[in-house]
Amino acid sequence: MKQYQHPTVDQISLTCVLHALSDPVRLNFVQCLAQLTCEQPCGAIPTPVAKSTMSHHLRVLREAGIIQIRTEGTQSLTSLRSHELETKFPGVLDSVLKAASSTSSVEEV
Amino acid sequence: MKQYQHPTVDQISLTCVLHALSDPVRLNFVQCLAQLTCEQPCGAIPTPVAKSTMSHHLRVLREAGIIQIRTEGTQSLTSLRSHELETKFPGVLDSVLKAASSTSSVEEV
DNA sequence: AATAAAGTTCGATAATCATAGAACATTAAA
DNA sequence: TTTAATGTTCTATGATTATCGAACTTTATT
Repeated sequence: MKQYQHPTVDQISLTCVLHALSDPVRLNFVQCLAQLTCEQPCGAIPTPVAKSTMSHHLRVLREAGIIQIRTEGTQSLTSLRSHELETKFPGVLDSVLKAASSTSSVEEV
Repeated sequence: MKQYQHPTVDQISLTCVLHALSDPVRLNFVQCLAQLTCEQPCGAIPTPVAKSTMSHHLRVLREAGIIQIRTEGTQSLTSLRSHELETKFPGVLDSVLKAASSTSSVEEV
């Protein structure tokens, strides 16, 4: 469907990552993604916002280096760049996800 | 000089914490604070912005529950709420600070 | 070939935010 | 009692951002 640009590990910036994770809709999406542990079409994760808004959020997450998106048919499959993030910023994504689980249920955004 | 309102541990929100840390000026300030390990007057930490802007940033950090501010004479002494944050969101502040140190020098904001 | 499915992009809008200067408040020092 | 030091608050401004609907693109299905 489309070619996506992803930052290399070198290009990933901490403040961009933190900013991307600081939005409730995006954090919730990332949380869902982490629990599903395999590539997911964007549509598989329920979100409280319009399709175009979600497209924007996914772009922010992708450009921050948090998610990987690839296209397959009409779907775009999304996955977490957990390993790369762990290499670049050890413990950050992990602790944030644990913190997110501890405070909020995934369903309510 | 002034009475400050600080959120209780219960009131601290993950997205607010992440948002507060996602600004380079604020992250840098927090980084300095973490290295100094004792209460610091705001003026002791060099910042690239105007006094009123810094006051705004400190307010954001305080309202997010990241720093504690108390007044002594004309100075307001600032400290990290490391222990409380560690209790509420284990590993988050720590990993973010390590990540910050790994990518940027404290001096350049 | 026509239609459906899944997203993206564009344009618009309302909200939030980082910034700075000016005026102010409080405390300490001369 | 001035004056200096340290911050805060107010007001304004420009930038960024979250949101949505409409139009569009690409691929798959009928």
